[in-house]
Amino acid sequence: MAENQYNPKDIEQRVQQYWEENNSFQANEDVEKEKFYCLSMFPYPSGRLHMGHVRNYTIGDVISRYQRMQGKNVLQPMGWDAFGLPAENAAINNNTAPANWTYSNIDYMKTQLRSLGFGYDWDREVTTCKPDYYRWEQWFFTRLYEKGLVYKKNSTVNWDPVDQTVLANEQVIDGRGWRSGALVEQKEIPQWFIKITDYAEELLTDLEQLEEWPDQVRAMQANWIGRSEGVDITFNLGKNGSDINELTVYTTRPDTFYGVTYVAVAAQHPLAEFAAKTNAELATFIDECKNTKVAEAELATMEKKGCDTGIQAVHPLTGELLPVWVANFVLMDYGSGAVMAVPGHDQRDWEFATKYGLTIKQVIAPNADAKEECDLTASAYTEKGTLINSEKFDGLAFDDAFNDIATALEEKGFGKRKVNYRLRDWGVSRQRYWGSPIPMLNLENGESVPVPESELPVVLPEDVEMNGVTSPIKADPEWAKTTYNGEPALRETDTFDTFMESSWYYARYASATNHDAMLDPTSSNYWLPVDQYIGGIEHAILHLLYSRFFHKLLRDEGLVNSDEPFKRLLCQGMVLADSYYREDSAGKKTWYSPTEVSTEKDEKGRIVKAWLTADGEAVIHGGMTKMSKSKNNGIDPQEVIDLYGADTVRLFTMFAAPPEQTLEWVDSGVEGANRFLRRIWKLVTEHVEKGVPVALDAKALNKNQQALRREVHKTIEKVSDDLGRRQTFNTAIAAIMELLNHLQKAPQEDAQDIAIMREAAESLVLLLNPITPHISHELWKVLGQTSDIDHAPWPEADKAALVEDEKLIIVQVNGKVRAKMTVAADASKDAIEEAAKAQDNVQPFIEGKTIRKVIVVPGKLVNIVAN
RNA sequence: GCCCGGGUGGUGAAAUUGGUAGACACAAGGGAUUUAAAAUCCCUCGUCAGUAAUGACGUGCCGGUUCAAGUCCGGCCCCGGGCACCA
Repeated sequence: MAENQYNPKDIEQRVQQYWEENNSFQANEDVEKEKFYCLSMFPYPSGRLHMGHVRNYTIGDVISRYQRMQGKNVLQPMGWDAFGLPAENAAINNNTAPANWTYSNIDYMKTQLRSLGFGYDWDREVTTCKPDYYRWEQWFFTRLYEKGLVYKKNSTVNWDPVDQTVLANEQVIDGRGWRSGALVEQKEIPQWFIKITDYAEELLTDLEQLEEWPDQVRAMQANWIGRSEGVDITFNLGKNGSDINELTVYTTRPDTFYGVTYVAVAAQHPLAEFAAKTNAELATFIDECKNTKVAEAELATMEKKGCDTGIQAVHPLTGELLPVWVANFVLMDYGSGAVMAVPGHDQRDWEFATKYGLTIKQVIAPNADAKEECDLTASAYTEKGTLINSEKFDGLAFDDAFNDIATALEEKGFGKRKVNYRLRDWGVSRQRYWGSPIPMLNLENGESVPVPESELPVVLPEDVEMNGVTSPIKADPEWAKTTYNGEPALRETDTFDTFMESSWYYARYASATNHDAMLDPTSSNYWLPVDQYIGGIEHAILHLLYSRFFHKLLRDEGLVNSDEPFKRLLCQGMVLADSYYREDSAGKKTWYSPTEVSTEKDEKGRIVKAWLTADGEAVIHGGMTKMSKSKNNGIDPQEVIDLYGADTVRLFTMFAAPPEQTLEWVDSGVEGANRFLRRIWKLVTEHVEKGVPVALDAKALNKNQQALRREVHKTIEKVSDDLGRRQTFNTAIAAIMELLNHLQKAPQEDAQDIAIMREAAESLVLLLNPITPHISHELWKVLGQTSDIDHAPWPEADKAALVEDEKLIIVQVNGKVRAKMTVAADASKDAIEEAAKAQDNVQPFIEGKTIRKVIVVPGKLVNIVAN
């Protein structure tokens, strides 16, 4: 039955068929068995799989198969994050409906996933754009509303004044709408929010529980939540004619309070708008402030500008009058929309004050003795230090100054200590079509109420025409019309942020076929939490934070019984590829796929010349960037699969780089992975031709045979550790390759040689099974095994075979390697030291010198320090 | 700008807890086999010097700690990810 040639196409088709016929990956609750829930982030059905998907899902499949061989009851599901902006764009471009486009993409991508041999339980497939999924999300949102966790408030969006539509940040290019080219404006519209800030403290402290998450991700989340301790301070305003007579600001540096020389408010602040009525210059400035995109990076990097309102605020402790400015870097959506400014001790305030000639006052000195002035003409002094020029608080250090000033403010009724979070509530309203309708009704009296449970789900019509500007459910006046308690009412036409769907899908898999409830607690409690979650590092903050939040919401609703959704997290690095573009006279970039581009490289491998293969004209190399639609630099895995087979693609993807690291996709190397599989095939099939071996007799082996067998068991030990604990799949594969190199050179003369080879071949096939399951499945049968390799027990290293009686020791003189020697494994420190000194190449380096010290690291190294 | 990563041969990388820098591959060069090619097998492969043994140098840059630093500390440069409406 063994063929001589490795024929992946044939094998892979056959093995995949076997899995399907046997429902090999169907997961059922079994309380007798330890469960393992392995989840990869589900894809957005963009059309075809890209390399990032292949990398992500191969990692997940390797871990799943490894855990199954550890005897666990493994659940590995798959689904589709199917709502989103690209479907609307594709629908417009291709003259179809977003639903059509999405469903046909899903069909195609599902075929691709199957052809890669991923072991999913397809019975649990989840598609977020289907009503049987989003209906539960709508239901849950109405539950949150009842609990007071949902509210409506005005919030800023990017507004395209020509198309009269809200734009996503992605749709704003250099401050202009991507279709109309109009200057984008900020606009305030009412939107729905979920109170994630109510859970800020828990989301922060529970990070400590997540011991199997990368520290990097925990740090990013902690910084994002941004807990700080400070004081809310109220400034009274002088008579200004408006009905606003005070401003509240938050500061984490009350110690600098005597250094406040002005107060700044956001451009959209009511006080600013009031002052602008009688101040043309200010009105113009406020207008200008509207022409920025709603993004933090934008705010932080733009030129800091401001304008005086002419209104003054009273310093609560000194009574001094301070000017109130409007500043473009103050956010209306965050905090109170006002900040106090201490230009002497805050760099941004310093720059602003310097620019506009505002007072800069020093109130902090580096230490108590030297009350020397810092040079505040060059920059602000931002360190914590000792107070000066602060009346009775002079001489205090940070902690005391913080406390005493906070207390003084509290006693006078101008301040309140407050724990603040950088985290803002989650705005879930989107003004786009292709998303789950928000299940709220707007009544004629202006009130909003949730859609009654009996009327859920609010179904999104799928058979629509896209005009490219307005959402079809907004364009159709009939769609929104309904009644509530017999009174006319209008449905909310905004849809949910797609992060809503991806925040709980992991839980739905456990109850995917249940049509009576969002989650069945019995199933949830068996499968959850997810034991291993795998996905891109780009999701390290938002998606993971929202999911953690949602899990706590589900817990508080009694639907799950754990605090955190994902026990262990692996963040795979990006897959990068070269990007190429041309720029037209208007500066518009057109991106070309790397597959359409030819390049010339210098001897260092740098691209020196690039041109479009089709027309021979030059293109600009945009560097290695994340594979993305927008840069058109995705590499289609399908071609590689067709050429070499799924096992080769899986092997190469796992071998090319460690999982957390960015992977620069270069086509070379795939051939090598295929060559390795052909060598394995040859080794096993040729070995089998030698017939059934005798039983292995470990005690009868000669030295070389023992050494070879030690390699086999060392490899088992290393691969197990690499796949299980370290998750460094690249080094696991390197170890297997190393073993193959040894085995190919091993003699096949006596019966024990062949017995060792049999043990080695079986081990190799088992070790490779998680990574290359098709060839392993086939070779397992070639080796005469009748069991199903997918459930075969993982090989265990024989401790006795690992014992070495000799060790290689490195000999250094003054930290430089001078010799290598072999000593008995049980040699004493003294014996090792003596042997080291006696080495031929060591003598010349210690001759005539005094030995100051000898460091012996047993089993490893000797360092002789001499001068 | 802020937060988080990364930088090691021609290339992808390895070095797990401070202990041999470059495992395992790719590419390249040389050779065997072949009518020829593919495939396969063998050899060389960080830089410089040397036939070699070996020596000096070498992990983005500058400095430090240590018997010993790719790994730890301080300062810098460059690249990537995220920044709340891309997913």
